[in-house]
Amino acid sequence: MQKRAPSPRVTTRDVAERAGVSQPTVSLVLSQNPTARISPETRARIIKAAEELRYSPNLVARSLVRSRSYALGIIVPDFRNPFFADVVSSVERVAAEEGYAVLLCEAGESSPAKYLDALHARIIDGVIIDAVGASSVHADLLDRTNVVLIDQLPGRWPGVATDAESAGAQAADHLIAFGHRRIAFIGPAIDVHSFRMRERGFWNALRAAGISLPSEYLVRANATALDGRAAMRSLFALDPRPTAVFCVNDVVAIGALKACIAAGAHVPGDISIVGCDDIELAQLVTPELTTVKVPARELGGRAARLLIRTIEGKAPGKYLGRLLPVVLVARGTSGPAPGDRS
Amino acid sequence: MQKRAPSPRVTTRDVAERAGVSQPTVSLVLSQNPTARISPETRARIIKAAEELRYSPNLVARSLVRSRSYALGIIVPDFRNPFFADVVSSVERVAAEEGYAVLLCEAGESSPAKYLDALHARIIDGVIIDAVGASSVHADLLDRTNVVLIDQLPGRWPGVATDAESAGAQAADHLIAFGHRRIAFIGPAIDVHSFRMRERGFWNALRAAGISLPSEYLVRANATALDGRAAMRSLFALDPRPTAVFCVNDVVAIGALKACIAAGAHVPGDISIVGCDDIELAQLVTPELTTVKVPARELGGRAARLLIRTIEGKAPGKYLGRLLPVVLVARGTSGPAPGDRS
DNA sequence: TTGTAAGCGTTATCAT
DNA sequence: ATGATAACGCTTACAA
Repeated sequence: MQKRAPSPRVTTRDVAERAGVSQPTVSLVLSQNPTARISPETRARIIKAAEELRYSPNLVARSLVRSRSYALGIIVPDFRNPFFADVVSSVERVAAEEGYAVLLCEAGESSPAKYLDALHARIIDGVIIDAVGASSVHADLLDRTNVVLIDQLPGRWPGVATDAESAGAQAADHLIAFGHRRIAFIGPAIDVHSFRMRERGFWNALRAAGISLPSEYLVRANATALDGRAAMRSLFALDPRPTAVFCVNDVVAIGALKACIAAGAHVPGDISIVGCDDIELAQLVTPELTTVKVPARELGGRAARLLIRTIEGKAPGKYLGRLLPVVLVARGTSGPAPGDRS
Repeated sequence: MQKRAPSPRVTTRDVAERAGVSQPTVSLVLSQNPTARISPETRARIIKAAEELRYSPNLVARSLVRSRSYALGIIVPDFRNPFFADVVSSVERVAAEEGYAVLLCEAGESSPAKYLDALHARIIDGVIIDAVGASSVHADLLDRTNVVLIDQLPGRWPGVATDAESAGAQAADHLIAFGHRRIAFIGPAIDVHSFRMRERGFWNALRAAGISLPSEYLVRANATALDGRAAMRSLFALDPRPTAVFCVNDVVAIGALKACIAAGAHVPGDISIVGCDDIELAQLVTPELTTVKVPARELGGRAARLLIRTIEGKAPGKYLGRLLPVVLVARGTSGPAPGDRS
């Protein structure tokens, strides 16, 4: 009783018929089940029949019976940001190697709850969540699936993260060492943990050096190049102007750099700029961007491997990796403070 | 007879029990089946029960019975190229709005056949393929699923594409109008249709202007910034040097620009550079990149909508949209040829 | 209007 | 070593 035209799809039943065995036997052979004790002859016959018919297993049917989809979800705020593109790319690579598909979710500024529901409905095996507002995710949504968080507040879920606080501190120390005393920060207001930590590390290092700053030196801007540019413009209106700026990531820093050049300010002569991430682009702008190198691909790769190990029961679910180290890379956008002799 | 611990997953059966109806009735109500003629009271009772139990449908089971996964595949060569990230982003957006998931496949230089098989096994509803080597895809792999090609040779599969030949021609005309006569091209050797067409349009326009060039002015390089930089360095070794370069895309152009600046060459005073795509970055380098604007997001959005319409039987399967127009945006990296008075 | 029954293509638990 | 048989959770005739 089929209402559709007979699908050209070959099933285990077709293979069984051709090989002259029962359907479950075909499954036993073709699903690589190690428990299978099948005589070499029948096994060969089945494999031959499968190849002749160009059999391809229906993963949906397998998923239904196994309650696993062999698929991973990855939720990021914005894949046009090269950093997230790197993370996603490495997740996809690891996943593909291990036989998992990757479902892409671009959550934007909004809550990922909608995506989590959709993934749950697809019996997703696990989800990687990178840099979404932590407060917006409800615990019960996360508890019903395997989750690995990237650059989030360490808590009850396993995660991988970079030493974001150190990133901010290194940026501050670098600028302080160049004699800067009027240092601004450009970063978003949203509650993304790694951004928060970069900011905190930065302020703490300044405070430790006895530097306190007017509140106008803290500029809130979305983590995009366009907003970075606008933020830098607003800093130019200040008196006294900062002599250096730390930007929450490279995209913002490149926007800020552009604003400086457009305004005729000399970088790093008049103003120094430090970014964070070390995206490929950092070395393609002129002058090349001084930034804190964050291992994006390793972050994604580790997250994917941790998640897959968790799914396959090979790792403690609550495992939390140590913070990945970050290191400042001094390039062309940072230099001595104007008038400083150090 | 369950071997696993009882899953906390709520099924239609649970809802049916709580609402005091049969399981199929629940399905009828909850799957929004328009054929359903259910009394308002039972309907309300079922919906209430579903909400109380926090029922979420199992899409895998639905997929099995419907032979549809409500998922799309997208195959791109390189997710880290901002152009493809844009395409993927817009595909994801449209797909999410229409209730489809997106499976990401980063094929690299290699053949997408492996990914096509994997997607087929997942009963994918359709696949979008952007700029993979057309020759490497076998017809029978594509014939068993819905396909929309982006920027590929028009043929038996529906697709959307930009007017790549015009892009090359506009770049050439722009440089010719500035008085350039020694014009180089940097582009990959691989068989990607839109790259080929950009190149062809470029050479044809030069020929039409009576300009012929030494073969060293054609430099083969992968479509990455790093390779663009290396390619430009090799052009510097030539005598006479070209006074202008057309790069197959912006990433290459930005690499080339970097090489010029590093070598102390003045852009556009000594050498003009024209890219193609108009990625966001084009306006963030200094000088800003002259390039041909290609509507990446529209390309992705159209492809996704065309594919979904095809899947849902609302469009002629062989529909081929007209070429999307492209337009050159003159910015800071192009100018009069050295010594030219035009 | 609603319940009954069949089946989607697998995997897994039994027998034999 | 292999074949019946029963799920997995849902959709969809068809019967009542």
